Amino acid sequence: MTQARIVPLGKGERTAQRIREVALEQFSRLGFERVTMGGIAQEAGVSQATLHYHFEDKDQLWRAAMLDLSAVIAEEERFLAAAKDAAPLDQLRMAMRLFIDLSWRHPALGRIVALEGMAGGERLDWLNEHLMGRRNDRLVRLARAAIAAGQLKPFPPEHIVITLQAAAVGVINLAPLMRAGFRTDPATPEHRAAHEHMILDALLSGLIVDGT
Amino acid sequence: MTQARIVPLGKGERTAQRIREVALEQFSRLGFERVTMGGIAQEAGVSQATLHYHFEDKDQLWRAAMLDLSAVIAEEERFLAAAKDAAPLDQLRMAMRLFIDLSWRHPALGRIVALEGMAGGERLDWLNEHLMGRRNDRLVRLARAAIAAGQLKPFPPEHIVITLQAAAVGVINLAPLMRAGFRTDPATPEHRAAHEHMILDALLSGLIVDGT
DNA sequence: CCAATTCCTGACTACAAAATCAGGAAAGCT
DNA sequence: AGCTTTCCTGATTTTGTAGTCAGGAATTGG
Repeated sequence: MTQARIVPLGKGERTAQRIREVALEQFSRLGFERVTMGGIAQEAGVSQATLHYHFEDKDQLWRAAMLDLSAVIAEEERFLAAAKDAAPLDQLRMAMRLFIDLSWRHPALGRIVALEGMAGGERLDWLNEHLMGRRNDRLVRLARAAIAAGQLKPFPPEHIVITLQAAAVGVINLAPLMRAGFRTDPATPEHRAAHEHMILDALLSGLIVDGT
Repeated sequence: MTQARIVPLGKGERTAQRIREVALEQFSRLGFERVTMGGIAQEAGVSQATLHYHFEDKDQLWRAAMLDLSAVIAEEERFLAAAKDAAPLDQLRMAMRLFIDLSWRHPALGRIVALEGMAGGERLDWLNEHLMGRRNDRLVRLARAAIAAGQLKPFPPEHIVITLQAAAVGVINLAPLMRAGFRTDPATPEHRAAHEHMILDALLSGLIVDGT
């Protein structure tokens, strides 16, 4: 996922990466304690002891897996930085478009935020510091600026940011529920297109001051 | 919470109820395996063995705690049944208003749906069967009818229902995140009022066909 | 007030999962 | 190829948690 180096990764680094990928998927879907080292090992095709060779303990593995997401966040930040002279509302819309695309490609991000954001505690603090704090602050500033410019309705900017993102990842995070409860798969191309349209055009327009 | 009987509860039933309340809070915030029987016992002020006296095992305690929520759902259903001749869109709006109110009073419901809806598995199936399946189906039918009547924009009705609810409980479920990341408490009266307004008037209006 | 029943507990067992470690296989280097 | 380092594993220990049980306390009904 990260592919920071161009040089072909050594064998060890390749294994560690595979482990991180499996760990990220499981941790984000199930939460820290529902996941077992044995389960990750099996899924990654290595012994359980190998996990402890590459990562000191379960907690370090969790952190390492999360840090793989920071590359994704950084990529998003670069796009936004390039548009930082546009109107706040346009930037916000662009940010949401990027977030939706990102959430389909890396559903682990939204899941982790939901999981740890409900539980609170040390891991949430860690995520805030290392993964999403800066990003969320930036979005809140954008929303606040858009309100000041008279483009967004004057709701608390923190609520706008959280609610928009919660709405955006709803059907993505809850894909198992949709499959089990509605026998419908939200990840088909048509559904994804309708979803992006619904969030960016329909829902978002409800927050925009008329005539903007 | 349920208070099904009026007769003063016996001592045992009172303890069992307190245990269920603690269990519901913890299970919904942390998920099944992050919660320990010892932790529940401590919080409820009883010994761990007492939990096993009242409930066969951890799984049964989980189910019992969830069933306390079914009384809340039933109450919601009664209100909706009384309005079942109104226009579909009005019913949907009313359902969302009820849901928001319910979610502030019983935040465990939204959290549990988020938690188990992401993870999938047996507990999700159980919840679908015993708690929310019928309710979600009803909402989807409402959305479908509102679309057919030309009142709602033609997005997949399942997506509309899930997205609206995800948006509605966003700041409620993620209260720990909002406190840790933004140093703001979403549960103050002003915030709650702004929140209801944002969901019901702003966001929802974005889904409504203009001129309705 | 006494007996019967319900309720609760401390001490224990069983078990699953995390963590450790000595040793051997594979990869990389000269 | 031969040597060195990196990588991985099976077997084992340690730890935390679910679940059991015999016995005692509290409550209830007569």
